[in-house]
Amino acid sequence: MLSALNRLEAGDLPSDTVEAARRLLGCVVVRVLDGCVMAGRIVETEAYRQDDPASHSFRGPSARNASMFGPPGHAYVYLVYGTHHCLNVVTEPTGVGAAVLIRALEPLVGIEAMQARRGHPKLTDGPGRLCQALDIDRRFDGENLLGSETLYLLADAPRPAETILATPRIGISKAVERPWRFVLVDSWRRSD
DNA sequence: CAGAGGATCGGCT
DNA sequence: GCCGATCCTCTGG
Repeated sequence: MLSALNRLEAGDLPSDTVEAARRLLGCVVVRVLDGCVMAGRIVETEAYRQDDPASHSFRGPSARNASMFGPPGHAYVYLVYGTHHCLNVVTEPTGVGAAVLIRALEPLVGIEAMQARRGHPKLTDGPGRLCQALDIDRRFDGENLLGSETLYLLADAPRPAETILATPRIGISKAVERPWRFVLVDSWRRSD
């Protein structure tokens, strides 16, 4: 199932973060844990640019968000609400703080392993849930998703614009109106 | 150094 | 729908 797909390469990722958020839809997140493979297709993303009051990078670099200013294709992983981790793919050149939040996956491989980690029917539908399902936490902050053996991305064909729904982002209190959340309509199952 | 507030989730009313 | 959990980071004094 995954054998037809190649690794995502730096050239696949548009330099503009909003375009990158669209491009990542349909691509696959792979997690190798103790020789067990888990994978899911990206069906929901959000763009966070540096000139964006809702972005962690808006006020410049800090200890927490440093990896947002690192090379594109690396991971930015942070803890929210003291309980949940969120996975981002860093975009834009080194020195610019921007990233794409991965909000939901369609489970493809290793579903039983995900179920065992989650203990709840919803496996990868939500940024915190998918991180728990795939065992992703701050250890992966700064990880090179284009070269890692334990957490990496596979490219799939860019999705046509008519298959992508753009909506306001979820759970933010600033720049609420920007339609920078992107969902593959085929997998639109969250009602918001 | 204290305090507030999250890019969420799950259980309960 | 609402609310509590839970802890790290940033802010202001």
